Amino acid sequence: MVTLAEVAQHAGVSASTVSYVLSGKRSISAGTRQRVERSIRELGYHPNAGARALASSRSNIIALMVPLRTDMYVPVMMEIAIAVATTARPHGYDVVLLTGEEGPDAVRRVTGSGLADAMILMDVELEDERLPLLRHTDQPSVLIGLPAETTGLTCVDLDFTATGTLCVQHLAGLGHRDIAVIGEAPAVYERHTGFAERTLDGLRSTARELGLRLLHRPCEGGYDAMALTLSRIFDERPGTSGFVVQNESAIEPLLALLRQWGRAVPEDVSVVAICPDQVAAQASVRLTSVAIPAQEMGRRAVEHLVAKLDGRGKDEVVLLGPELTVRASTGPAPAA
Amino acid sequence: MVTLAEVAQHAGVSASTVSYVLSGKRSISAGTRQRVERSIRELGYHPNAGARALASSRSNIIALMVPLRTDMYVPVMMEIAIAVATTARPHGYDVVLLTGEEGPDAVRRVTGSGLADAMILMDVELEDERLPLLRHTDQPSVLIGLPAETTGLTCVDLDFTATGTLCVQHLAGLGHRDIAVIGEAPAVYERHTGFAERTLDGLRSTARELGLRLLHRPCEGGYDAMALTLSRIFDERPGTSGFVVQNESAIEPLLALLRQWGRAVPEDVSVVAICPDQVAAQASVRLTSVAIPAQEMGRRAVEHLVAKLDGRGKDEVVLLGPELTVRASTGPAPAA
DNA sequence: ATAGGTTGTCGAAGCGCTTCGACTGCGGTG
DNA sequence: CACCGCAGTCGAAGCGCTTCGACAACCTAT
Repeated sequence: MVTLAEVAQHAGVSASTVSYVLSGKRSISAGTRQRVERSIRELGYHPNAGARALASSRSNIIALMVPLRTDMYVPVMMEIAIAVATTARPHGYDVVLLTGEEGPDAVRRVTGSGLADAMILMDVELEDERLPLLRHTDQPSVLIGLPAETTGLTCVDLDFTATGTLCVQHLAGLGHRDIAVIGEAPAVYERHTGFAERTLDGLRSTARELGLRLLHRPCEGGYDAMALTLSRIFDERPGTSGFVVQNESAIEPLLALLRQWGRAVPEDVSVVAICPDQVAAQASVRLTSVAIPAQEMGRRAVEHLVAKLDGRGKDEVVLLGPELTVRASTGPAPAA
Repeated sequence: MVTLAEVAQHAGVSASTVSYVLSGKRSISAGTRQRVERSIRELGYHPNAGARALASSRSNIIALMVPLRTDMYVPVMMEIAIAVATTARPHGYDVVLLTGEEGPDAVRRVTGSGLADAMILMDVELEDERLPLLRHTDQPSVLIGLPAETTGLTCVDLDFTATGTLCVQHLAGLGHRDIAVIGEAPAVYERHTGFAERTLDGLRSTARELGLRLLHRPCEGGYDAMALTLSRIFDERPGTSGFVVQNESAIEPLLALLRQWGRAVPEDVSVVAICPDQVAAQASVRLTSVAIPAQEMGRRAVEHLVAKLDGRGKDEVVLLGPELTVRASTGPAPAA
């Protein structure tokens, strides 16, 4: 293993000079810089992460807390995680993956041990138990998601309330009066996961405003659960002609079941999905959808964090405006 | 930030004693141990990761290289990543996420900087350019996947060759003579990704053995790509009655299209999927499938790595035996 | 009683890096 | 022409931990 000292010797300078070449924190003459850089290359030198962290009390690592639960929307998580990792690298940061398993203890461990310089939290609940800890530490953090109380926090999220509104407006504009919402699994609501509840708020308040009837049904993914849910919906509201789906693993089952019920999409019923564009575009019917901009969220979270670490950047709530793309799954409501 | 020295002072012992309480590398009297542990708790002490890494030249971090590409099977990746992270924690390791972006440089960086003690590589190609580096370092590593040449490497993977065999045997046993394979995206084969090629080997050799006709068609996921692929298959081999699918995003489109073609599953055609059990069970038809044991693979990879890090454990190739679960998507071939 | 082994604890020497203060020349200024 | 300031470099002091050798206290076997 090559050390700073070896590079220094090879280049005929002192260790501190090499360090300053690397960090750029003091000016170095062009000649010396080149000599040092050449030695670094020739020896294949990589600074030792531990030593660097110890001396500078900066680990150059960002912690990413992903939910452990698998009742959640996995592809979105993965996309965010990858976006976080790829955005962090060019800024000089690596990413450690913490699963939700440890809960608040993970936050304590990270801040206490200096394992990471900053944290990104996903799967935020409205009253998340990790938040008080976050507020009482000087480690920068960004939430992907929106809790009930955001003072002193930085959050990045899709504006799910507006998303709900947008879905209802679109269906209302097409003349649908009876709308069913296929939601996430019940457990997601029981935990008071921010995005699920806020979507619902948006859906409900807009439906009320526009005088539509709205039926919300949480749904575990999968064909059987969806079959049961759908038959109950048609039992209760046979006239339902608009659907909003916010559970990826319910989408294809829903489409299959609607066919089975003899309801053509979009002639008889319209379906709006809340999911990544790729999923919407690849479904067996091209779905009108509001996109979940996973990459964008991951990227933004990192950029805010880096800004904070550099001393720029303040606490802020960034809500990305939802965009509804009309595809082939929505159309005018059938005449009553 | 609480330090070892502060804990030592609080407990009235020397720093080294506290260190030995933490590591258990020397015997400590019960009384002293308790006093120290109490101080640790009261002060909320967490050892500083950087200092520990520097002094011990052990970072207690495992690097996980995930593929950047999104043409791959994302849920499986995520499941593996989560399994890796949750298995690593109880062994005292954290996980850093490296995206494939950096390629072989990431390996150099990790080994050179002591960022991690060991690596897990995913998305292994048959002639992966990272392998030579891995062989020339003393850092333990485990591949999730199987390259062409495995000497000096430890690999964990599903036995995809046997998986292919199993799929064909199952269909052959039901009397199917004409089989179509819906494969991964063409890019996956162009990269010579291990699992894809080995599955194909298993499928082909078994088909030859049993005298079946086999048509392999790579397929980008999604409805349109699948539609095109399927119509070509029926053009070329109208009598095709057995399908093997190894591309999650082609599954639902395939099922939808088969309905559209008027081919009932499983009465007219049988479909075997290679995918996680959860996906197979939740599809619009309960799919007969060979499971991809993502969690198991992640867990095993970590356990091998930890064994190596503890000085136990040798290079070894672990191939998990495939298991085919019969569900509702396969049945006897229709009379010709 | 004495040599020899255990057990429990301490002090000190690093691990490889960053960073601060100090020093040396230099060119520009009054 | 003496002086100041600055660019460029160096030496040394840590950062917080692990680990080695030393040592005191005790126990056992002779």
